[in-house]
Amino acid sequence: MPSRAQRTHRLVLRAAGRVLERTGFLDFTMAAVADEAGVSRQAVYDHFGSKSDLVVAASEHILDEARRRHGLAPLPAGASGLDALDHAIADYVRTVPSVHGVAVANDVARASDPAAQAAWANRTRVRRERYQRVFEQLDHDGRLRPEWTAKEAADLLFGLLSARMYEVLVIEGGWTVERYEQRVRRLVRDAVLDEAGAAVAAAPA
Amino acid sequence: MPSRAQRTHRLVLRAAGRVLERTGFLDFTMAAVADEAGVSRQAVYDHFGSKSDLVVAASEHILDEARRRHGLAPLPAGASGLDALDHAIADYVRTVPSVHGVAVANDVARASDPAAQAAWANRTRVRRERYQRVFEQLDHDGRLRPEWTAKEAADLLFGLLSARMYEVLVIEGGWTVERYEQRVRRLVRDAVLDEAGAAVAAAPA
DNA sequence: GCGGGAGATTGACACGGTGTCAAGATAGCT
DNA sequence: AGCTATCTTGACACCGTGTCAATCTCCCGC
Repeated sequence: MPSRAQRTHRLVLRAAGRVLERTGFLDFTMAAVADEAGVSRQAVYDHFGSKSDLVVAASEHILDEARRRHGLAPLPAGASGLDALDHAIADYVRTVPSVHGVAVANDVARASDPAAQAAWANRTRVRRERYQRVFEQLDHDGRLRPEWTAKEAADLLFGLLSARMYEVLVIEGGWTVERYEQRVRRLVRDAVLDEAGAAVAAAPA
Repeated sequence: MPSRAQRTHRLVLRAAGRVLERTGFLDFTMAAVADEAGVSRQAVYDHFGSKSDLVVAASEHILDEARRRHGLAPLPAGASGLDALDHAIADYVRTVPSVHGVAVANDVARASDPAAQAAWANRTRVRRERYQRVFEQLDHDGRLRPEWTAKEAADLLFGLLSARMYEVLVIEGGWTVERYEQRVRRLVRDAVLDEAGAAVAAAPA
């Protein structure tokens, strides 16, 4: 059973998440969070030293929650590189909508606070490296175009799967998430992969 | 000859630009700008009603300056749709590096202020529409793939030519701007255009 | 069941930034 | 010189962050 401190900690964290989602970074104040949590402002400071610390922690929390909720089946064992690519894209697209607000808030926090910047850099590095491994596998399978390195391909995918891109295409552009997903898949495949199938089909003719 | 008011106006504007570029949105305070301009804080408020107004105005100013400095020749009269596309990409890529800091500051301002949001929406709408017209011309030339509308193509290009993408690929990813430009060109062409050349070449065979 | 200590509350404070105001100094034009 | 637009000065209210100390309350072990 959780101690009192643990309970308060979670209470504040969840409240912070709600405030962050509701008001954006804009009106995310320590007082608002304290209020939402039904706790004193000081208690918030006791558990999270500063506003940026809280934003970072809350973001992490919400991202974890979202990933758990939409929990994609972990990639099956014998999956091909192509499967891994589709899986990575699907995983992202599935969770963006529910975490987009938080991602934007984080972007702002990152621009105005070194600590948030560092935490953010950590999290994104992990994602970039995951993407890179996918393309390394594809390279190993001989499917990566010679003019692309796995890292560059990962950069591209990472950029395509960013909060900003989601905003431009889905929110502002009015694309459905399905179309977004499908086109990112197409785009990346066409750009960085040799079309093994097409090549085989073309050869006999 | 400029009146006193006009002179002060420009003085503040230029100072704001320098502060914005030097310190980012982070330490961009009215006091700092006033200081930099050698003018009283009140004078700043006299000319620009609020901080966000000033950020918006300064950004606009810097963007104009950059565009003038790197002034690309306006698109020749008889240019094809493809020329127009390349021109749009080149124009953006040529100016990003020098205005990226400002763009980021603007993103932050936009997230934390409705007024800045509105001004920003205006400016981007213009760019998106310009891109759309390029693809409409290409569509008219019968070069747009049937599964893409001109607007969707413009959305994609706009996303590819965003501050965030530049950050991911060039700043963080280490791509040269030339590579960035070349690959955006390739990506967009391959994704949304019929390859007229290939089709013509294939038909006789 | 009761003392003690961890943890929460309360209210005060300093600090810095925004935005506003009014009174006075200063410039530039006629 | 005199008049007006413009700029300066210094004060103020307001709000958010972060800190502090005194006080209260829950709950754990004895």
